[in-house]
Amino acid sequence: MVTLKQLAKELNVSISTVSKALNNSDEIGEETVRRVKELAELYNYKPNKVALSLKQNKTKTIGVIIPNILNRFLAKVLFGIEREASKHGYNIITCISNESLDKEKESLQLLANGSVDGFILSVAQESQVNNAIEHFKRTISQGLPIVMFDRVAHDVMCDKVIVDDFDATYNATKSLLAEKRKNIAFVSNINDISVGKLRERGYNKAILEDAGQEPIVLKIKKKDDHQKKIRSFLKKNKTVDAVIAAESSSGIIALNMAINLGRKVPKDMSVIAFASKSDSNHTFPKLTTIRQHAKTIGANAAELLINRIQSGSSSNDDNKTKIVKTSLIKNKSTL
Amino acid sequence: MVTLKQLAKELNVSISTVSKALNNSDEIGEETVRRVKELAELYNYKPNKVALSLKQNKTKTIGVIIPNILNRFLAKVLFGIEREASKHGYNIITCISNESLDKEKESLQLLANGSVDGFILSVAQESQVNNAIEHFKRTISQGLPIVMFDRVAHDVMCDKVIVDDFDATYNATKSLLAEKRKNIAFVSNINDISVGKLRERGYNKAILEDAGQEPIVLKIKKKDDHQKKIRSFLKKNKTVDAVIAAESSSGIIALNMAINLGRKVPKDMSVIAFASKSDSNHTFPKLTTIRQHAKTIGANAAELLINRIQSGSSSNDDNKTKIVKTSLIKNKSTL
DNA sequence: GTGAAAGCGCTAACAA
DNA sequence: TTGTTAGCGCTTTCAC
Repeated sequence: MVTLKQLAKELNVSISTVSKALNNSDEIGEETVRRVKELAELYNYKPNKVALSLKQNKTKTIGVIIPNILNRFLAKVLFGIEREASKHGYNIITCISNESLDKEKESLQLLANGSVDGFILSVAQESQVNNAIEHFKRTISQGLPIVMFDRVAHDVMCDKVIVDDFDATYNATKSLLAEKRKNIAFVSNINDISVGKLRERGYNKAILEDAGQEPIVLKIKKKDDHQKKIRSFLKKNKTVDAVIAAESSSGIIALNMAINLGRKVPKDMSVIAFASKSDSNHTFPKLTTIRQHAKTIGANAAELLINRIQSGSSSNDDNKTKIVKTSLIKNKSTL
Repeated sequence: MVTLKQLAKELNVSISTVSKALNNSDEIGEETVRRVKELAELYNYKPNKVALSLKQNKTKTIGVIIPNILNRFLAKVLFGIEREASKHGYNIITCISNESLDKEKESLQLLANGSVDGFILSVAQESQVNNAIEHFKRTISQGLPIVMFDRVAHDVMCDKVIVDDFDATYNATKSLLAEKRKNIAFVSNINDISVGKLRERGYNKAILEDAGQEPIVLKIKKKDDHQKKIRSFLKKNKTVDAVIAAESSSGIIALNMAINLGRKVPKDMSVIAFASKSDSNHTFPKLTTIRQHAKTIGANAAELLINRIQSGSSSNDDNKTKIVKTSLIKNKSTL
């Protein structure tokens, strides 16, 4: 890489002259500016990012810590973050916590040494289960702002971007009730994380309070055989005429399994799931989905963080929580 | 963030003493080392990464440029890269080219200013279509090593990690021929990228040369309605008794659509697709898949790059190409 | 055993 | 208009 020093030497001027010329300072004579720029162009000079970061004490880099890159929703949020960040001239360093508290802590520690200007993260499952929040607080008190999305730690004071999980399942359930469904089941693979709980509560409210029915809930554990669990559930509960799934897998499997068991979708049974557009294109009939607008969530998180970085306050009293509303997209798996 | 300077001041010693003490230099007295370490611990001192990078002229950071984070295969490779990199103390900066040549160029340019020590990338579709490789060559000649995976540019001299695409479809087709399938179709959504072409050739070889049959090929374009295309294809070609899909979407849709059209899978029709484990769990019957071992690909790419970074040669004559063999995982969508 | 000084590449206040 | 200097945080050589 060419440096200012080399350019200066070749041009027989001082380093600062070169620097100023390249930064269009009006201190420098027109002719000099031209000569400098020409040579810089020729050598494809690019200011060294590391030196700039050191000098200016900011890196224009965001640390992103996500629990699982194979989760489509999280991958999509990452996409949204990357796009928004890159629009503002920020790079992102991605760490994957793998739902582990230790890895989350470690990533936070490792990047809180001047590598990044702030963090965007979704809390790892293990951290949520253990209610571990000290590492977040420590990072913030070190002067590095955090923006949390989706799975957030409520007791940490920072900006947040969340989804209206409760309302989403509440409304979806209401919509199934309006179809005259009598036995609406709730199926979930994410019982122990915050959003999973909220989704169940939304369903419960509609079923218990609004319809006065008994909830029918199937909770699947990570180690269970997903297909078998749902198959036996559907076989046992023959009267179930609608399924709301807390994540895409449960919804897709429920739909396909119902068809395999000879039920007609949506005639005999409706299915709604938190899922993406491509998921709904992968089933037949196309899955009715609750869309979370993952890219928007990512973009919002990036925007909040960049604002906070540029305002220079890693935390204060006016922490914003942005709610990105879900949309219920009716396809062919509901009436 | 605490700096050496602050520690030095507080301890009434010089900066270099503190530095040496923390780096366990045997120049420094035991007692001093103890005192220094204690205070560093207390203040949670971490050496500033940016200053280190500047000093040592290496960042311990890898630039990863992937065409599409929503592609499960690519996301999984990213996962593999991250894990391997982090094992070696490297961070990754992720850029998403979105299949665009310009974004790919830009990301390369933007990070080739000292931000990273090297690149891992999969070539964007647009770059492949236009056979654009100059930007890669320029980066390498700047001293930054590149490792390409999956979609590689053969004319660029660098390390590569690829899949045995040709053999994969060749073997899969042979396996279907062994099932006595008479009309095996090839369905693809990725005709214009290198791996898509290789996959078609493997199929063609088995069909034409080994079985002496006529290829039956359905090529789907990005703008097509995926479901409709496959539906009408299956309706028109009633004799098709097996499908090989070049990517997961086509396979999943073919399977579900066949069932919807009243065919039995695998009795009337077999389906094999390049897809992941979770994809095969989302269909019923479970999809027989060609697994690409994405995580291994990522880990290999990271390993190659880190080796090259540490050997200090951005390119030379002994460029390695590693082939990660696919596996044909037989599930319930084949006989 | 400890410290002073130089230097990584850059910017900016100040001097000329 | 141009150059000198200091300094961002760190390591390392060389003096003491």
